[in-house]
Amino acid sequence: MAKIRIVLAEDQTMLLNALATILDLEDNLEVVKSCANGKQALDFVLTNPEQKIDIVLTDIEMPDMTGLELAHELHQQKSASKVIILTTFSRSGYLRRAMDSGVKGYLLKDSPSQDLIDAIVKVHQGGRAIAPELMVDSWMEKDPLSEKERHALRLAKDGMSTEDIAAKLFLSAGTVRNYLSSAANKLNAKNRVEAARIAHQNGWL
Amino acid sequence: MAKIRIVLAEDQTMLLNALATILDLEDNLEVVKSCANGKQALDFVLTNPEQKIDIVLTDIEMPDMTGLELAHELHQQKSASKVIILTTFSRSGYLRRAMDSGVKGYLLKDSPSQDLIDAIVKVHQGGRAIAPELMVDSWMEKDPLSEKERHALRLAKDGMSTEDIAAKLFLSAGTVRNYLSSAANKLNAKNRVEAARIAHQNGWL
DNA sequence: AATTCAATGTGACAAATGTCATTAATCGCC
DNA sequence: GGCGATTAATGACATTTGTCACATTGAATT
Repeated sequence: MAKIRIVLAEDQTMLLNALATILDLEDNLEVVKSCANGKQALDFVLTNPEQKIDIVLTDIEMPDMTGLELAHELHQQKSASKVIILTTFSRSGYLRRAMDSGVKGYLLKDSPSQDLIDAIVKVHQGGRAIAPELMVDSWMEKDPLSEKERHALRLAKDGMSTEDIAAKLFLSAGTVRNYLSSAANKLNAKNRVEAARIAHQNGWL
Repeated sequence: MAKIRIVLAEDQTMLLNALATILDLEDNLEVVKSCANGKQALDFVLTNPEQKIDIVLTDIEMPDMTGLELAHELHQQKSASKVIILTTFSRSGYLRRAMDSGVKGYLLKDSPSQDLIDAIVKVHQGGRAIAPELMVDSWMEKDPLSEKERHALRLAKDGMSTEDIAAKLFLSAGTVRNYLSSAANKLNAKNRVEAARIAHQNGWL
C-alpha cells in the first residue's frame, strides 16, 4: 500500500527535524518535505500537484505565513491535501479559525507523539482529530473585537503610547483611546494592558 | 565503548518523545529517562547515583521546576552530570544564569537536531557548546533591576493596577509607583508596559 | 550615641489614560 | 433624495500613571 505523503511546516528547526525523523520511521508514512514556514509549504503543495500530498502538518505561529493562513489558502484553492494543525496554544480563537478553514486535525504539542501518528492516519482515512482538551472548555464565545480594536490592542500590548498608536494607524489619538476603551469594555478588562492579555490568550490578536 | 547516558527534561510531550527517539537512534547515545519538568529530573539524578547520568538535557521554562533551577541545584550538589540547556529563548539573562550554574551547553530549538547530537558528544568529552547566536549580541549588560522592581514589573505586565500590585506586595501605592518608575528609567522605557516587555525579553523576570 | 544607608512612604504636580456624550462624514440601500 | 449604520473625531471630565523632591523608619556601623 502507498505511504501517506506528508509535508511539514514548523519554524523550530529542532522539532521539525525530530518530527521528520520519527514520522519517517513509521512504515506507512513518508515525509516528502520539511518547511520552516507556511509560505514554503504552500508553494510546494500548489506548484507540485503531481506530488499528491495527502497531509500538511503545520504549526501556527511562524514567520512569513502562519499555519492558519496556510490552511486558509489551501482551502481557498480547493487543494486535496488535508491540514493538521500542531501547536502549543489551546486558544479558542485559533481553533475556530482553523475549523473555518476546513482543517481536519488540531493537536497540541503537549500530547505524546503517538497521538500525532494516530491522528495522521485517522485524518487520511477521512476522519477528524481534535485534541480533547479543546473540545472541553474553549469552544465558547467568539472574538468580539473589531479590526480597529484588534490593531490598536496589538500595538498597545508592547507598551506604545496612545499617540504612537494613533500615528501608526493614521487615526487621531482620541479615536484610538475610544477603540481601546471599548475593547477593554468588551473584554471586561480594567485597562488596555489587561485587555491585550485576554485577547492574546484567546487567540484574537 | 559505553554509551553516553542522558536524562531529558522537557514539558512539551511531543518534543520530549521526538527527542528521545532521535537521540536513541544514535548508537553512542542512550536516553535513560524522560521527564516532564525539572523536579522529576533532579529527583531521578540525585536518588539514582548508580545510574551515572552523563548528560542532563533540559528546557528552561517548565512547570514545577525550571531548567535553570535544575541546573543550579545539580551544581550545588556537586553532581557529576553535565547540564545542557535547550530552549526557544536567546535571552541574555538566561544565558548568564545558566553559566553561573555551571551549565556546559546552551542550544536553541531553532538549530538543527544534528547540532544537539554534536553538542552532547562535545560536552561529554569535557567541552562546551554554546549556540553562536548567543555569543554574538547578548552577552552584554546584566540585570539592572532590584528584587522589588522585578516583582512589581512582573505584576504590571499582566495589566494589574498600581493599587492591586501594592496590595499584593504589601507596599503602599506610592512606593510601587516609585519602583515602576525607576525600573522604566533603568530600562529606558517610556512606561511600565514597555519596561516589562524589555525585562521579559532579556530574561529578567 | 551618632552616623550612615537602604527601604519605604508621602505629597505635589504633570502627563497619559479611561469614559462618555455628541458631532461629522461616508457609504449602502430602499 | 432620505435613512440607518459605520467609522472617525472632539471635548470634557475623572482616574491612573509618571516624576521628583523630600520625609520616616529601622538596621548596621562606627
